[in-house]
Amino acid sequence: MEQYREVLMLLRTAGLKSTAPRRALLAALMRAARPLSIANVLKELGRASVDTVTAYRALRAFEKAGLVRRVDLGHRHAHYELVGAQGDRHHVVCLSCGTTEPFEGCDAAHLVKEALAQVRGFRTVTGHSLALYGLCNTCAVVNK
Amino acid sequence: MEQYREVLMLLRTAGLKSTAPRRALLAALMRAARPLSIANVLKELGRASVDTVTAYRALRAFEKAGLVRRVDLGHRHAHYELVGAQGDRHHVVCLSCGTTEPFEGCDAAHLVKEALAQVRGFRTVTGHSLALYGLCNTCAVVNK
DNA sequence: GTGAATGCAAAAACTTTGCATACGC
DNA sequence: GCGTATGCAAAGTTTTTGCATTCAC
Repeated sequence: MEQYREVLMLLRTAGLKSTAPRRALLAALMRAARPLSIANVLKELGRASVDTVTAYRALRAFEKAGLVRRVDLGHRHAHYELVGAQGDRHHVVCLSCGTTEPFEGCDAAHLVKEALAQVRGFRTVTGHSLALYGLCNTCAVVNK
Repeated sequence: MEQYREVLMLLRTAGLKSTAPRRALLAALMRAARPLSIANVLKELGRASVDTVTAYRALRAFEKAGLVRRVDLGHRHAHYELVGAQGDRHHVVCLSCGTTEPFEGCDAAHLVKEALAQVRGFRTVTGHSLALYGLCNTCAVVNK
């Protein structure tokens, strides 16, 4: 149990209770290092089975605490990924097979400035989401 | 019926059959000039009632034909907006009341270039989605 | 001990599928 | 007339809610 301390630390720092399901969920996200759907998180747990409802509630709590980030990949369900040391992280999504790959640097500050100059009803922007869609190299070949 | 000709033209150009439900759906999106959820589209129809299933199928067909665009506003259901003459259009979304306001110009070309330089598994990017989240001026006041 | 987290059951919300009928081209 | 679009019913997914029990602090 090497991850144990790391995961526990994360929860402590975020001011969240450390429970077995939460530790398992966080550990799974940590191992994955890419956005996982709730269903996938549960699948990645292995022996430590966690109720679906608990996963929904825990991930929402994590999100509110800033531990994880909800990313929208254009599928019709949420994906979550750990918020790491890295800055803004976004994804390229394959429209054919769903594969994703992360990239960084979207110049959010500039984007927000630009947007706020155009809209009248907003002055506060606290977050953003971005995804690029295309074909991964494998699917690009298959689809000729 | 002034919109009739305009809507019909859109459908013709897209190579889609012109039917009453489709014309009504398109007209609603046109009047709204902002992203609508399926439920909202149906509500906006007025007397011309359309079955939910038909709306789903029609909007998907419109999307494939490039007439409308699916936008992700972080709610847990899809929103659609008409693809107009304008270029890339994105939205600022209020996290409190859900109000949205559009803005343009996200320098997609630059973004894509940046991303492709970082990922190994992709060479083709065909689209993207972007949303900014914050508090609209009204909610910013209420939330003190 | 106390309040929050969990799990189960059930429901709500959103979306898709199958099939017979109606309608645009 | 042919083939697609529609509407209804039904089912499939994803997410939320209620409540009694368990557990972290």
